[in-house]
Amino acid sequence: MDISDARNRIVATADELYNAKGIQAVGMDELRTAAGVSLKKLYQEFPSKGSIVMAVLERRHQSWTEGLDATVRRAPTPREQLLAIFDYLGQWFCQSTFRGCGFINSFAELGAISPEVAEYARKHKESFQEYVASLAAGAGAPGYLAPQLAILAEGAQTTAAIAGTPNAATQARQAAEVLIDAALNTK
Amino acid sequence: MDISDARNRIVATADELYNAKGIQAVGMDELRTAAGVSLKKLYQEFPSKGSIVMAVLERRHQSWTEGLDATVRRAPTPREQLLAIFDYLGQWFCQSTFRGCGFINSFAELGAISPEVAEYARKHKESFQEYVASLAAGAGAPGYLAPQLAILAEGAQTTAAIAGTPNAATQARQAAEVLIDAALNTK
DNA sequence: CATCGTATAGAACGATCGTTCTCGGTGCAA
DNA sequence: TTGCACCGAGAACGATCGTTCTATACGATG
Repeated sequence: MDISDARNRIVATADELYNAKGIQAVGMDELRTAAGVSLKKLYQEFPSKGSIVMAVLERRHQSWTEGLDATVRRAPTPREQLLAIFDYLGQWFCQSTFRGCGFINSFAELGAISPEVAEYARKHKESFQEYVASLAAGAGAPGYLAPQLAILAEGAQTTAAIAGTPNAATQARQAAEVLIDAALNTK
Repeated sequence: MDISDARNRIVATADELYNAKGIQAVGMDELRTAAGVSLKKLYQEFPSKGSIVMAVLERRHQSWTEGLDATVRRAPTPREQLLAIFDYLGQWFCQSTFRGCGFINSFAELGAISPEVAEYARKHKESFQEYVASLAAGAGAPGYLAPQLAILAEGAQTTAAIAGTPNAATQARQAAEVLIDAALNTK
C-alpha cells in the first residue's frame, strides 16, 4: 500500500462518514476502522481531526467543481450551460447518499467554532458564484443574473436535503429559465 | 421566580447559545450558567438535552412564523406581500446575531443522528412552503410560483449566512419580482 | 539464526460530555 | 427551638472524545 494511497482512503472514507452522520458524530476510531488503517498511521498522515476535516473539504470542493464543469461543458449553448447547473443538482439530489451540501453542513456544524471551516465554506461558495458569473457573462447576461441563479442553486440544495426529495432541482431550473430569459431580453 | 419563567429563560438562553455556537458546542453546564438556574432545576424542567433542543426548535418556529406574518401583513397588495418575505429576510440578515437559518443548521448538525430534529426541520420548511403557497394563491398566481419563491428564500438564507453579508436578500427579492410578474402575466 | 527497525492493535490518558447524586443551607410549621 | 421539606452549588459518574503510548508481531538484513 502506497503512503498516499492510505491518505486518499482516509480522506475518502472520512468524506463518506462525515456526510452520512455529520462530522462531530464520527470519531477517529470509527474512521480508523472504516478506512482500515491503524490509528498510528492515521496520525502519521494527519496531525489532527481538524486537518482531516479540511482535507475532506478540499476533496469535496474539487469533486463538486469537476462534476459541475463536466455537466456544464456538455451543454451546447451558453443559455443551456446555465441551466445545466440545475441538471447537475438534479442528478446529485437523486443519489441515495445525498444529505445536503457538505459546505453548508460543515459551516452549520463547525463554522461558529472553527474559523478555518467557515472561511473555506465561504471560499467555496464564492468560487461557485464566480463560476456562475463567468457562464452568465458568456451568455451576455447582465451582472445581476449570476447571483440570482446562485441563490436558486443554494436554495435547491437545502430544500432537497431537508425535504428529502429531488423536486427542488426541476423547480429551481424552471425558475432559472424565467430569470435567464428575462435578463437576456431586457438587455 | 415562576416555574414557567425559568423554563422560558432556559429555552431563550439555549436558543441564543445554540445559534451562536452550534448545538453540540454548548454543554449543559454552560447553558446552566448562562440561564442562571441550577442544574437540578434544569433537569427538573427538561428530561434531557434533546428535549431542550426540541423546545428551542418550537420557539424558533413560532418566532419566525410570527415575525414573517407581521411583516407580510403590512404589505398592501398580494404581490407586495410575496415580496415582503424578502424584506423580512433582509431585516433578519442585518442582525448581528444572524448565523443562518436555525433549522437548516440544526438539520445539518443533528439531522443524520436525530430523527426528531430532522422531522421537525422538514415540518418547519413545509409550513413555510404552505405559507408562501397561500400568499401566491391570494395573488392569483399559478401553483408553480410558490416553490420557486421558497427556494429563493432558502438560498438567500444560506448565502447570507456563509457570505456574511445581507446582499442576498435584495438579490433574491429582485429575482422574486421577475418570477412573480412572469407567473402573473402568463396566467 | 539473530537482531533490529517498523507497523500494528489496542490499552491508556486527560478532557469533556450528559446526567445524577450529595451536601449544606434556608425558610416554614409546630 | 426543633424537625422537615426543599433548593442551589458543585462533586461525582460513566461514556466517549481526540490523542498518545505500549507491547507485540513481522520482515529485512547481516
